[in-house]
Amino acid sequence: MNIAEAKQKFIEHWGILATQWGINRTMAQVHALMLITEKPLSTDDIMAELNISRGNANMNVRELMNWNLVRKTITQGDRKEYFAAEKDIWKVATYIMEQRKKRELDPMVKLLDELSRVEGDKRNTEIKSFTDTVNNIKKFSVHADKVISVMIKAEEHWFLGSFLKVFK
Amino acid sequence: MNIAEAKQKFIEHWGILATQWGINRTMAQVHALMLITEKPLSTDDIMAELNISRGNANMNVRELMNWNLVRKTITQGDRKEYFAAEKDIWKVATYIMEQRKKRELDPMVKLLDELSRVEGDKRNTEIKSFTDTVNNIKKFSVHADKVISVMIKAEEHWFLGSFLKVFK
DNA sequence: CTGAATTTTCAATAATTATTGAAAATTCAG
DNA sequence: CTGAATTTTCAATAATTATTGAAAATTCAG
Repeated sequence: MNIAEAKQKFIEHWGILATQWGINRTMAQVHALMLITEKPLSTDDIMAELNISRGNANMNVRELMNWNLVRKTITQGDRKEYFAAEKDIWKVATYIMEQRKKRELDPMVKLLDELSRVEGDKRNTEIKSFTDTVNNIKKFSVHADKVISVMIKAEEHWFLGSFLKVFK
Repeated sequence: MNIAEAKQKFIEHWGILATQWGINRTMAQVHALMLITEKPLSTDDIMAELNISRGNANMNVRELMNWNLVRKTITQGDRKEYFAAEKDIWKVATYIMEQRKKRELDPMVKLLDELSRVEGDKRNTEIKSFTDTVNNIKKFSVHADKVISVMIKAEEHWFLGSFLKVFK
């Protein structure tokens, strides 16, 4: 396997893996391409490399910027915008956790809060059982939220070093 | 909001959240229904509650069993099969981590292993840069894999207790 | 300012994924 | 065994999600 094939394979499989994580395949491929490309890329570069349309390239680059995974770079003497991915994999992981926490965990806690305020007699078995379940999931979620917040703050130290020792 | 509305809402929103995690919406709804239902349910019960076809109900129940989230229960004097969800939310989280690790993290490490064996002169900047990136991601993944393994073993203790103290 | 270069939007369409429901397979009471 | 009850499969179809590409909007050199 030569370098061109390897890059191709990385991009392709990264996209496949991403779909299992609920991430758009093309967005993951754009990200993969940028991770293994030294110099910043223009929309035209991305279109050419991945064989996708301008609209698609533009949309996914902007979405990657929303996730903080990609930044615009400035180039004087060129009207075109160029983009580069964050290369530090620990930061990448942190940014992804940050966004998913905000987009998924936060709304979940909000939902569970609402549901635990269900009306009715708390001595009723059905209601008791339901609120117990909801409260358990809520407790879990709030805890997970805290753990992730701490991980985000601690950045790359979050699982190097002391983490594993606790469990050994 | 009364109990029926609350249950309805829980099932509906759980399904929506699940799609963001790359999980089939109906599978998540079947799971949600079973989490808030005391007694085991038959395929017919699920069909009626969620307004889905027999094939769909059957497929998703079996998939939930593959994830260890749901078990068959035995009922004498009844030909029908009944199913019940694991109610302990810590176990649920552990089972999900276990499956996702196996289905997603393991293939990823395998891919990265292959890619790091790319042919060519290691003094070539392009090759060097590519293998560096791949190796960084691999190192991260292997580490994540270990952390998750330890968490799975430690079960509910994994984030109660000593975890947070490390970072405080 | 002007207008060419570039980016963004979004309706139409394509691709993918989920669902149905009937036929086939399996199970098990009698 | 038999055959009714039940479960499973899977081709056809529906629903959802992603992509295209041209038109509109924006940017900026001159």
